[in-house]
Amino acid sequence: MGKGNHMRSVTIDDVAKKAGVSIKTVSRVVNREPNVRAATKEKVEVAIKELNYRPNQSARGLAARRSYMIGLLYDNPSPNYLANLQSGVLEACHEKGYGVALNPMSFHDPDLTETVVHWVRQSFIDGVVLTPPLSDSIPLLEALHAENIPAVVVSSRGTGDAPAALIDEEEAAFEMTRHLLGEGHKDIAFIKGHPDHYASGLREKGYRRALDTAGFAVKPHYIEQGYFDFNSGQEAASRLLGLSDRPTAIFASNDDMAAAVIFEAHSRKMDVPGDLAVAGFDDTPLSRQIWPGLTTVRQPIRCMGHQAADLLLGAVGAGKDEAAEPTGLIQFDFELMLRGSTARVQ
Amino acid sequence: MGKGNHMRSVTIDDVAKKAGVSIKTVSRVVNREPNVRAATKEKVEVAIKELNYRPNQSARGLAARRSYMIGLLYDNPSPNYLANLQSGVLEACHEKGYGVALNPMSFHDPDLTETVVHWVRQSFIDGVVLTPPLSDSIPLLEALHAENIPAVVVSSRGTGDAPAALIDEEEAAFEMTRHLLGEGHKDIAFIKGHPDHYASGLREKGYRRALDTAGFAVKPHYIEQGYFDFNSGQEAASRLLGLSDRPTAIFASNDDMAAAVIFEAHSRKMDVPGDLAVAGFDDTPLSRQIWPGLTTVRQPIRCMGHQAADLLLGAVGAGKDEAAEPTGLIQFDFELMLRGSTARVQ
DNA sequence: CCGGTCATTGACAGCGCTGTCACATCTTCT
DNA sequence: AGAAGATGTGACAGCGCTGTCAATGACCGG
Repeated sequence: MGKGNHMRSVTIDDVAKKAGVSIKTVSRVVNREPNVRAATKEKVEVAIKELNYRPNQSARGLAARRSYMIGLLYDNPSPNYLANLQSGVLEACHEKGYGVALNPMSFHDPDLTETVVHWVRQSFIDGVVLTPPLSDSIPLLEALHAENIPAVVVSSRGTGDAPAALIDEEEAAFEMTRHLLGEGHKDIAFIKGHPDHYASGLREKGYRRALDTAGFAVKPHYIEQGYFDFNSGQEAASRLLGLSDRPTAIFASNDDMAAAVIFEAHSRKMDVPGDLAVAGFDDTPLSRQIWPGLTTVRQPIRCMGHQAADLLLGAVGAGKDEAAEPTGLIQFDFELMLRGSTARVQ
Repeated sequence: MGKGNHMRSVTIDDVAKKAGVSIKTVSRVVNREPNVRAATKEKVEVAIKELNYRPNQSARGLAARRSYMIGLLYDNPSPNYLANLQSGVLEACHEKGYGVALNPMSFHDPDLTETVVHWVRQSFIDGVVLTPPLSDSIPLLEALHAENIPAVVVSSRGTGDAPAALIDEEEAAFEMTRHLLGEGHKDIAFIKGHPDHYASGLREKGYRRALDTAGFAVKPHYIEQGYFDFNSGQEAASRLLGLSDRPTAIFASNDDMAAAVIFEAHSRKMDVPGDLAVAGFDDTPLSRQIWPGLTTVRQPIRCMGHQAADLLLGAVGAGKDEAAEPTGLIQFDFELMLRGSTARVQ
């Protein structure tokens, strides 16, 4: 077993014969190369359709010395985040006939850079999409750049080293904080995100700026470290809610931690939002599945994944012309999703 | 850009030269073929290590007419479920140097079968892992079998057509229902899973059998249809909680729907578990992130994914000997995770 | 109407690897 | 000791496609 497949599938030769041209011309049409007369192109396309021809990726890869695959590198962000992003990337790649190779890895791998570069070289991956926190590693980005490996990053900072699909994290956090202030909260605590993630700093900055702008002092003991996971969120919440001057609102740097805050509040028999307002970040499905619904910042993760992949494919597929240097940053709009967890209590 | 990569990477010839053997022998070692003297093998392995040689997948694929990739087919199960499964599959494949091609598709695609077969043939995918509900499509399984495409299924029924990694769904549902009964509940409602999923029927069967065994009649109006998603769960819950003889416990066929039940109960100002006990199925992260913690059935999804991939790789990799016909079913143990949502109220 | 230019097409040589098959080298048995 | 396997190894022909480069045809100005 495992062999089977004796039926010789249609090859470029079959198409060439049927269309009455050389295989090279078929190749040109398939690869959208210029300099093919419209009539010829037409003939070839018809033959392709009739034969239901699809080029053999292995052969293409071997001859062209590329894999027609891009890599998606990640270090276990939340499953929800990843799933969304992944589906966006898949979609974009699917449209252009590219494949996606997943590669989970550890941000703290001491020779992360070497691992990645080696992997890319070996598998002839044509380019990589980096997600936080990998996308925040300057050494990694520089290495990829130096090695001439196309890369795009999602979220994270926009360094010049790679094009990026992102939202204005700071502004989003600013707006969310401002919303909380607008609801009458004066004592707003903040749970920071994982320090490995560049975005964490931006979100904190937005929070601080909003308080500043409103003329409130930022109380240091209202700022707790979190790590983007449920447990760290719960621990941070536990400390904050144990305070004698307990805050009336907590803004957590992502939804998982915000859910943990609600969990912790409930286990202390507190009412949300009555005794405590809670806000999160990301708008993962989780935010709609807990009670009360979680107020959060929506970022169009799926679109960002799609766009990032498109950027990469542009850089890679346009291939021939060095012209196709990826175009800088693409900034997406965020949106405040107001749900029960911050509702004003009548 | 996108070309770069001028550095000729090490090829099988380099290794052959260095080890002083023919490339064919290197090929034999790399592919673990028999009939290579230990000493020769040793020499080759040393050379491989020193040169840090990794075979070019495209060339391998082209020559051997296979892709060294397996496909993971799915139709949007919950992100959590999928993410776990995926990481198990990835892990197994990574260990054996295989790649994974993801392929989301629609169960209701009228020519699902043809789509899949064509995809496999074109991309030279060596075999496929099917997840529910795709794994429940008899026509699909038969077609794959007929086409001689190795396949394994996860969860779902164990037909003879493909080996499977699964748990005893019925028994699990039986146990959970029995637990609820043991807690003193007599009025236990049930929210069915998506009818496309074979497992849905099994879970319902377990629920019914437990009631039977305990000598309780199954009340038809206590059984609601759900579709494994949050919304359908909420609608079902809404109907059940609107009943004049409202149940004291609801067993939902998966965690998403169970979370929806809790959500709905809360929005009706009911207490969980005081006024209503709730149980789910799957033990996704969600079950720990909502308040109160959700009592649910844990199935080792990640392990199942790993195992399924191993089965498949066995069927594929052993390749040469027809001997390696995949070995039937592998049944995993489930576990009842008792959390707050069904806690006995003192 | 001719040489020069450019758009269009095809012939051909691999890309790096595996399958086939022939050959070389051991075992084992009579 | 010699024949009949069993075992180990290499030469070689592609796998299906793309890059290179040369050949062809189309079109321009003078």
